[in-house]
Amino acid sequence: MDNVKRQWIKIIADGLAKAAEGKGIELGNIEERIIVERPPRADMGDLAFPMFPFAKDFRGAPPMIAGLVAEALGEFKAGSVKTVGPYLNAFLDRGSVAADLLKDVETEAEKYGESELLNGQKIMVEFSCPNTNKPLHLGHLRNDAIGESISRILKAAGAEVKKVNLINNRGVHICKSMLAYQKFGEGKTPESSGIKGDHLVGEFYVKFNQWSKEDDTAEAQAQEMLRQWENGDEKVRKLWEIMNGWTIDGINETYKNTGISFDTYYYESETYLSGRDEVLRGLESGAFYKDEDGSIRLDLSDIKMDTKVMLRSDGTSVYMTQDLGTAIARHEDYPFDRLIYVVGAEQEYHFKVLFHALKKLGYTWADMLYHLSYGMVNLPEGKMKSREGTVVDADDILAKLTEMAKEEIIAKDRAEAVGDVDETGGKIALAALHYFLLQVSPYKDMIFNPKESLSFNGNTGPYLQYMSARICSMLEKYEARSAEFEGAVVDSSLLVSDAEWELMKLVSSYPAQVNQAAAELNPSVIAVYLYDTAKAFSRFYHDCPILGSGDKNLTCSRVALTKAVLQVLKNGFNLVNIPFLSKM
RNA sequence: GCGUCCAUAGCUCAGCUGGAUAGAGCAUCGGCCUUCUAAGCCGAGGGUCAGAGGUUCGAAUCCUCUUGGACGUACCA
Repeated sequence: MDNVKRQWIKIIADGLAKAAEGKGIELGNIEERIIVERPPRADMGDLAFPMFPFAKDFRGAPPMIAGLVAEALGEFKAGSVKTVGPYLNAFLDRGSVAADLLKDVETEAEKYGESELLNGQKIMVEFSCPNTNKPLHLGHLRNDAIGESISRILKAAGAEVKKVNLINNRGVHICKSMLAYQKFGEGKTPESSGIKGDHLVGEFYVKFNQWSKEDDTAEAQAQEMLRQWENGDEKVRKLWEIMNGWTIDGINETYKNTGISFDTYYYESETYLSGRDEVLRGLESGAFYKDEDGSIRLDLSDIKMDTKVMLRSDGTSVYMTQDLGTAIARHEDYPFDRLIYVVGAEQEYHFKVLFHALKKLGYTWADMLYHLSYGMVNLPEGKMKSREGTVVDADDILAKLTEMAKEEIIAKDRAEAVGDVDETGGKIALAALHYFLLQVSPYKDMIFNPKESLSFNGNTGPYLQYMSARICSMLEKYEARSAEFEGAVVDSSLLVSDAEWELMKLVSSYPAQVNQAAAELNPSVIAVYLYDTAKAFSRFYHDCPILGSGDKNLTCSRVALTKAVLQVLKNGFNLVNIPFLSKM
C-alpha cells in the first residue's frame, strides 16, 4: 500500500505540474508539498489530496485547482480521480491492488506486518517488577500487559528485544511480612495451608499492618529486622529465602497463566550493593556531595529541582541506589540502544533523577533510557486502597473471568465443540483482560468497573476471538467440501464490492499500524485496529455468502480474502497477547 | 506553593504528524436466527470535544489563560 501511495503522489504531482505550467506558475518541489489523507467516507474515494496548500501559488480557490489538476491528468491506468470541493480524491484499481495484497499476506504469513523499522536495534524492556511481600494486583496486570505487548511490537518492528524483570525482594516492606510470619505464622506453608505462596505471604503483610496498629514497636522491629538482614543474620536470611521463594513461585504461576515471560530476572538483593559502590565513586568524582546531615546527595539545581538522597546517612541504600546499580549492570550485560522502563506515572520524578544521576556519573548511554510512564487503574469509587481492601487481586480477577467464560460456553451449548472447557475459558478470560487493559492509551488513567468491564460482548477481546473462531469454522467447512470447489481459482477482480474493498484496505494497513505502535510505544494502536478489522469482517461475513456464493471462483476468492483477514487477526492477537482460538 | 499529566455521548474509551458531516462499545428503544457459531448483524435517540482567547484558508488536535481532577515534590518503593 505504501508503494501505491507513493505512486499516487507522483501522479498528482504530475497533474499539478502540468496545471501550473499552463498558467506559467513555478511550484518548486511538488511531491514534498503533497498531503495524502483518507477520505471520511469510503464512497468518496481511497486517497484524498487536499489542494489548500497550493491556493497561494495558483492565486485561486482550492476547488478550482482540483478541477485543473483533474483535467490535466485526463485518463490513466492506476485508477481514477474525482474532485470533491477542495479535494482531489483518488479511486484505486481495486482488482490489481487486491491481487498484490492477497499474494503478499499469503507468502509472508505470520511475518506479515513485520518491518525493518528498528533493524539492528537492541532494546531492553523492563516491566512488572513485583515486590515479594504480596501477590500481583490489577495495576501489575496493566504493567505486564503493556510491557509484554510493547516487547512483541518492537520485535515485530525489527528490534532485538530483551525482556527483563527486577524483583524487589529487599527492604522494610519485605521484613514486615516476615516478622508477622514469625509472630503469627505457626509454621504454615503453601503446602500445609493449600494457599498459593504469594497470597500466603500477602496475608502476613496485611497481618503486620493490623498488628502495628496495636503495637507501636512493630515498625521499629521491622527496621531492626532489615538491619539483621543487611548484616547477613543467618536466621533472618533463611526465612527470607523461604518466603521469597513462596512469593516468587506464586507470581511466576500468575505470569504463566497470563502468557507473560522474561529473558532475564534481576534481584534487588543482588544489585543494591553495586549501586552503593557506584554512589561512593560518584562522591569521589564530585558527581555527588556529602550533605551536612551525613547523607550522600545529588544536586539537581541545574535541572531546576532540589536535591536527592543517593545513600542514607547510616550508609544503607535507598530505591535510587539500587536502580543505579541495576542500570549499570544491565548495560554491561546487554549493551542496549534503548532501555525502556515500563513503570507507573507516579515515578516520573524518580526516573528523571535516575537518568540525570547516570549522566553525572559519566555514562553516555543515559540518553538511551526511557521511562514509559503509564496511568493508574482506578475503581469507580476512586483509587484502589490496600488498607480498605479494595485492591483487585490479579489471580482473583483471572479466576472470575475464567469462571464467567466457562459459564458462557456451557450456556451457549458449546462445551462439546470446544473440547477443553477449562482451557478455552482461560483463554477467553485472557482476551477479555488484555484487550480491556490495552485498548486504552498507556499514559492515561483508566477506570475498571468490575460489573461492566467483565463483558464478553461488543468491543472486547472475546469478540475478536469469536470472529477468528467463526472464520476457522467456515474454513474447515470449505476444506471438507473441497470437491465442490475443484478447479476454482482466486480472481481478485471479483473482490471489488465495498465490503470487500474495505477489508482489503484494512488488511493492507496492518504493517503501518505495527510501525506506528512501535514508534509510539502504544499497544492500543493494535487493539483498536483489530477491533476495526474484526468489525469490518463481521459485516462482510453477514452480507456476503462465502461457501454459498453460487460461483466457485467467487467462493474461492472470498476464502482467500478471509484467510488474509484471519492471518492479520492472528498476527495482531499475538502482539497484544490475546490467545487465538479456532473454536469457541 | 511549585512541577508533570488528564478533561470527547448517561458510563467506558478511540480519534494518525491540524483537514470534509467528531466515532465505537455499554446502557435505552426498535428490527434480524428454515442460510458459513445470535459472544453476531442492522437501525434510532444521545455531543457547546471543560470554559475563554489566540495561531491558521481550516482546530477535539498546536499556543496562552481559567476551572475541575490525578500524580509527584521522603534518608518509602
